[in-house]
Amino acid sequence: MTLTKNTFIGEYSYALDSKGRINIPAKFRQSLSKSNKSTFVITRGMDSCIWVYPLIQWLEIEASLRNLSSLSKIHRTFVRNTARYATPSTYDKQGRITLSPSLIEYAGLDKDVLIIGMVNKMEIWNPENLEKTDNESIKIDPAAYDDLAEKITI
Amino acid sequence: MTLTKNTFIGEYSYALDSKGRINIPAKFRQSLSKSNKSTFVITRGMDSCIWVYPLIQWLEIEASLRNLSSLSKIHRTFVRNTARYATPSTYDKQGRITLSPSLIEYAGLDKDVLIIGMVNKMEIWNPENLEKTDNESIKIDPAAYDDLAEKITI
DNA sequence: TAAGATTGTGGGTAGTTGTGGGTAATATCT
DNA sequence: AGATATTACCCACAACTACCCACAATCTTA
Repeated sequence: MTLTKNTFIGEYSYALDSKGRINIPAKFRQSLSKSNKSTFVITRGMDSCIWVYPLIQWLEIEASLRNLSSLSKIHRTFVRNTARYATPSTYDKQGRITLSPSLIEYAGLDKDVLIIGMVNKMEIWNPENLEKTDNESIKIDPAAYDDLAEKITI
Repeated sequence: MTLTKNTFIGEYSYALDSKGRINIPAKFRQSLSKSNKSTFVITRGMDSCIWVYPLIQWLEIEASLRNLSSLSKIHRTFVRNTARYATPSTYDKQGRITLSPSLIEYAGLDKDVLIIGMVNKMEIWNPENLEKTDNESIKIDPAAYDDLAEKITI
């Protein structure tokens, strides 16, 4: 059962093969609408992970970037860092995308890999790095977290 | 007799079978509106139990998550922790959902299992864990209870 | 109270999914 | 241009999952 189109939730563990290919969870593929043309845009995430956007989601990001003026240094830097590492990638008949060696290195990926649904995108992690990041995030200001939790009824 | 749509109250005890399937109480199923498409979203609860949301309830959560920007570290962490453990699950012809091994382990489920109506969602418990949690909650600060009393009439 | 319907639990099977590797087409370099 | 490396596409198979049927226990209704 898939919920909203182009929406990803859940955690899946897969193996990166010798060719740098990684499976996209079947449930995620099923949730994709036709207009994505079996294509994702892959880029560096803000933690040590890889972000994978379905094409139409990425197009929205591109549109937002277009609106940022290069007169501002922060904007320039942000646009550069976002656009720089992004690559489109179409998945094969078995539902796998190929990751570039540079991305694999950036995320420190080994054989075992965790894919996490982040609603509008997915994240690819080395499980060890994720655990480290988890532990650090405990130190996040609890007040700010509670503040957020109040806005969202769970 | 079911009262309000998509609302769950009461306690039921069931058996988890060898395939990790668990029955949804018939009364709960009857209370579901058509728009749920026989689907629940299952995730980790905040105590050592499993939370089961009817689809339309989860969609509201998902919509809130979609509005959080990944530029903020707190937001990223919150979305990740919320979305990560959630999986959609459609119940079969007999009214059962399948729980992932990871969730079963998280909630420490054995064969005998307790399902509790929590109004907008249900909880799945190992009866022993529930009893432990019950005993701890007696120690809750009475002042906090008074605080709550202002918000709700019972 | 007896017949019928509903509900909870078990198990079999066909189709799907994840993973490995092979081959042909394309690109790169000398 | 020819040799070599890289990429894209295809096939194969084991493991798993969703779907189906069966049946006993419980509840409902006349």
